[in-house]
Amino acid sequence: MEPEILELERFLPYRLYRLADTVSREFSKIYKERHGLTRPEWRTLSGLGQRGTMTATELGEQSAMHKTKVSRAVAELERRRWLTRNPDRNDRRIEHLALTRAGLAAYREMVSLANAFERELLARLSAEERAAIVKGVAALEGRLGGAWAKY
Amino acid sequence: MEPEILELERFLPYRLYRLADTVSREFSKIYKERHGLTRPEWRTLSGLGQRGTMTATELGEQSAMHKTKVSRAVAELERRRWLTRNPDRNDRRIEHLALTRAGLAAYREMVSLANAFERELLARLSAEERAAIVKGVAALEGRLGGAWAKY
DNA sequence: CCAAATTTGTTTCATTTGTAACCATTGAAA
DNA sequence: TTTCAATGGTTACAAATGAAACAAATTTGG
Repeated sequence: MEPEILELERFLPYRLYRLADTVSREFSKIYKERHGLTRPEWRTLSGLGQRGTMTATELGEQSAMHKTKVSRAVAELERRRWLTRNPDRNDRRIEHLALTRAGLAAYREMVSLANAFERELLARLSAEERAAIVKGVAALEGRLGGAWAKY
Repeated sequence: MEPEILELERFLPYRLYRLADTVSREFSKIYKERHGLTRPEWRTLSGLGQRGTMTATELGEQSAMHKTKVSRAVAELERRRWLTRNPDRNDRRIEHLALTRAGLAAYREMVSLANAFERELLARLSAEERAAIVKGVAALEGRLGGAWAKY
């Protein structure tokens, strides 16, 4: 028999969203205050720093961003001279994106801030709680995979 | 010693955000297709259905929404005649919001769809995985609480 | 009692977002 | 080949968002 009401505070989609939103806003203060980056710009910086070189489509796949977000973030980082576009030899639709020296410097700085942020976040939890969140998130990711190339 | 790179796919803030975003988008299809609701409108409907009556400020606290979102969602639900505003006897700044019969009907329908959605989401996980996600989310919520009345 | 500060909620404006249309190029089919 | 569909990426437009200014009512502190 169906319950008549729904407790928003116990509804997993809501709880997940609120949690992610809070954590993400907290973290965004760091790259916003330090470098004036938006979230798509941070993800672009992060993706290229990690992988070295990617096309816009690959960036979108890696960081779960809509292609218009990628396009705009890339344009802005290029304007800052934090990345360069290199043509593909065989396919002129494609550009290989890579960080410049300045982009890489910003990336390295952000990496240590990001790691510190995550460490401090997890430090608030007990060992079992840390294990639980990681296991639970991984499990859901596994069952949703594929859903997030779409958008 | 600090790692030089950061793997976005393992970075908890990113993973949480992507997961929540995917789940939320999936769920939003339901209220969007069924009733043409936005997320703030859904949360408003849900909050009032659950609690019966609330002021705009209380709604914002319960559902973690910015006051401008609340204001707009309430205006739209009022336009649909899904809720009514009732003046407060002692404080004329306040209005007590409540669902109309039509609003309540929509709410009841949404409750069963929401419950089904959550059930199906959790059904993809093993019992331990379900326990893990719930425990992990609750733990983080507990350590972040208070952070989300702000915005 | 009165002025200043606070609270509640709305509105304005600039920014961010996403859908859809678009251009250029490439690949596939005839 | 020549066409037609698919792909990579940008742009234009409309909708959603949030910060800040605002009006109205209430509370607080002389």
